[in-house]
Amino acid sequence: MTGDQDRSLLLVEDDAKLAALLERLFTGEGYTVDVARDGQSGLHHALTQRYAVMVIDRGLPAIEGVDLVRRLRARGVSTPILVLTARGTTEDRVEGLDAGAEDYVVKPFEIDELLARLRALLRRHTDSSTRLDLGERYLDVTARRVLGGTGAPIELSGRENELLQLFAAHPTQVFTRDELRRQVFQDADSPGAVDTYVYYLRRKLGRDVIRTVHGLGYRMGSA
Amino acid sequence: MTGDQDRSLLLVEDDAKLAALLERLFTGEGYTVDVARDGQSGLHHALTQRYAVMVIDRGLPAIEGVDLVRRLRARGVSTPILVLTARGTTEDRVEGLDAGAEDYVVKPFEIDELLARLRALLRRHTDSSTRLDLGERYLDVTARRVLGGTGAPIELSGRENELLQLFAAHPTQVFTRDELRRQVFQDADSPGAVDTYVYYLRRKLGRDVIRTVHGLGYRMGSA
DNA sequence: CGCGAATCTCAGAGGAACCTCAGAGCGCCC
DNA sequence: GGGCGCTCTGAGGTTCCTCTGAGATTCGCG
Repeated sequence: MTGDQDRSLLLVEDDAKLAALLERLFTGEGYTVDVARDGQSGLHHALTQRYAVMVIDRGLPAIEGVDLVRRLRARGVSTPILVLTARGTTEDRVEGLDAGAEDYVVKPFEIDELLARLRALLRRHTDSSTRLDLGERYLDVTARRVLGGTGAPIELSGRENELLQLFAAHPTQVFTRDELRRQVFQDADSPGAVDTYVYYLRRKLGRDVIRTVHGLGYRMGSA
Repeated sequence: MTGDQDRSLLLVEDDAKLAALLERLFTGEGYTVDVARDGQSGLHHALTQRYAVMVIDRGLPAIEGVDLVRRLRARGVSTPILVLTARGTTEDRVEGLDAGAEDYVVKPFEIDELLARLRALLRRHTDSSTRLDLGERYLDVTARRVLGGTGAPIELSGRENELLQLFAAHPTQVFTRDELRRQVFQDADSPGAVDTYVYYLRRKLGRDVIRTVHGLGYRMGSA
């Protein structure tokens, strides 16, 4: 039902030997791997490509690993990040997590654990994958269109895409108009816009994609 | 979102000393803490209350920690879970993560790291829902619907939801019409409304959800 | 069993919430 | 600079929720 999951991975690692080892390891597990050799290049990749998950080494030339995480988060990149480090002190871990990394693995690490943590990251972070489940169909977030099912692909506008993305990423949650306005419509006062875009999505995708919870707001149609 | 973030926390820990220590620690950080002493009680709390995050010890009597995680996930509970363990082997970690836990901390742990991991969990997991036990099914208060059992989800209106919420939160108590009117129906004089909404709930959920205590009022059907 | 009181059932009025959609304003691309 | 698509507004029509009230049914007690 969910189409295949996106398995693209960005590895930022300066040590050539370790990079090669990890790349082979990840590829063997079915990931599509891009390797960056320093923070600068990692930043560039992360900002221009879309990845399901990133693995970043702390000890990088040019830009330090934790600093890279912070910069990415500051730019709005929400892709889950796993940080590798040789240092295992508590302050290091705290710093990494508070910078916005999702998880932390200390070198030398067990390969199985690293892979398990990656699986865990991917499983709970569907919202940054490029494909979101819509039941019969799915939303391709980067291409801004809805595919699958029987009919032809359906193109979405920017707003429509953002709105549907939010719903699809949280299929059981009820969103109030206020929440939607703040998350999707940056302008604080556009009272009717939410309703209008729900209407647009329904017109394009069918009445049931989004359900009204009278007096509260909206939520995803499936589930 | 509406105001402050939810900071409710469920701690499942059998060691009394450690439980007390952690409770004080979490409370000091601004969390509202419920403590369960074994897996059974933890399961019950987790299914009937809403928490922003859960901290579960692996070595529990009755139900093992990882097993508890698995059961919760199987029942659709998506609250983020952090597992504590004395064992630090790789297989243990892999097992915990694959069971559906979000994170893993090995005892003895640094307090700062534990708190940082909790912050990280909370930051990336904003949505969870309030659940009340109805026996076979449960009421999702925030989504205003009844789920579980065999059939399809049943949507409730605002009033229906409020009324059922009151009953479900106090399964043994008998409510008079007056009490119900005061708690659920803002207008002090809407004499027949209570009866009507009891009727609506029965029509949607089955005759037995709410029982009549002739001459007194109503109470929950189960228990 | 019979009667009054309590409860159940349900159609419908009133009002709030919501849906629909034409069109104005804006930016972008040719 | 003109056309096109996207975004948001606002007004009118529609749906849904809430509560009322009246007739049917059940309960409890003598």
